[in-house]
Amino acid sequence: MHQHPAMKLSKRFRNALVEWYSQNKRDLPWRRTRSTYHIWLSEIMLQQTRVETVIPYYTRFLQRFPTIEALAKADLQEVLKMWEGLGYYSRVRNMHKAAKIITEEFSGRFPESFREILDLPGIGRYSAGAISSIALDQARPVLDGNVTRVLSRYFGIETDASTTAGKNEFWKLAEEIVPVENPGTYNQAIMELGALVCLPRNPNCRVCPLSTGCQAKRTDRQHELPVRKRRSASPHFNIGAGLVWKDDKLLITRRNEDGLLGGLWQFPGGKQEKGESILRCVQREIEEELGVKVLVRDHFMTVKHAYTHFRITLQIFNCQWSSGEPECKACTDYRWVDLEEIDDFPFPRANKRVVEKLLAAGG
DNA sequence: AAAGCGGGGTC
DNA sequence: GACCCAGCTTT
Repeated sequence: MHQHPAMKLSKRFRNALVEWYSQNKRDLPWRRTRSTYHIWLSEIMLQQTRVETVIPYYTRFLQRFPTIEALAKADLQEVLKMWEGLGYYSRVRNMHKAAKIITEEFSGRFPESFREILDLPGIGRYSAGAISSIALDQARPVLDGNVTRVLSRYFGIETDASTTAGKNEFWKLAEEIVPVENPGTYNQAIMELGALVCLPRNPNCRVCPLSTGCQAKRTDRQHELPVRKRRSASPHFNIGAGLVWKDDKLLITRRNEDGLLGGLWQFPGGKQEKGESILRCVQREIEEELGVKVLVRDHFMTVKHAYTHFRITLQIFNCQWSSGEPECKACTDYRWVDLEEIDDFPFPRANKRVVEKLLAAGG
């Protein structure tokens, strides 16, 4: 039987990878299951997130929501609490939506058709490919940061991987290489190599099973690949926020469900304007957000925090409620809470630091 | 096609 | 600081 040269090439590529993988793969919780639910969860958590970060979240999440139905029935608030600190919260909002869809439209069984998987909210081309191949043994490719790096180096591809055209080129290549037999093992193998050996900064080519055929290694261009357009510098904002006290109760507000940190809780506040003092900023923002007048007292703490596209310095002040019943003008909900119950609410990382200090001081 | 969306590790 | 990470959705 005649074989196309490219096929032979990719066969050697795959065999070397899979052989290396069988000897070097990490023992990860989601590698001990074929459950579509468990693998789905792991793939969503692993989006733009490191394995070591994910593991404790993964375990806790499954303890609390052992089935898709349990997830579907839970309150979004509690689901967000299990995701607190993991970031990219639309991931779990979408999972929650998808769990409801699966419960209602698929009788609680995770769909097995690629199209139906891809149509679930929060599942794109990568995740659909990963779930289909790993859990369902379907020959679908995956393309993530690891795969892009390995392919660009091995085949010496200089196309900008951050553009749509570049991504399409890599997807096409990934599609051509993914095998019919054990596609899930192959997909995990190439990602594992990217995570453990073919590293962004210091690739460990000495132990790489692909080094003999690697184009980048041959031309000593490992550090130049993959090519990506660099991001512009992120701006900085000063944020003022208040611990608004009324007796022993503290005022917290809930962010809109769409957008940044959607559905999470926070201490009311906002961006400092040009020429405005930080004290005035806190007072103004609280009035604008809730229609509440406060007396701004002493500085409580400062938190510096970096997001993907900007950085903030968050200054927190103790405030005394002065007048006005809160009404949400720039938020979805509000609560007066005491310190015993505050930790039941999901907070973004920067605000969580404030909660931690409050509880440390109170306890 | 580009921008928005977290948080943590690394150099 | 900038870059990267088992990406998806919206505009």
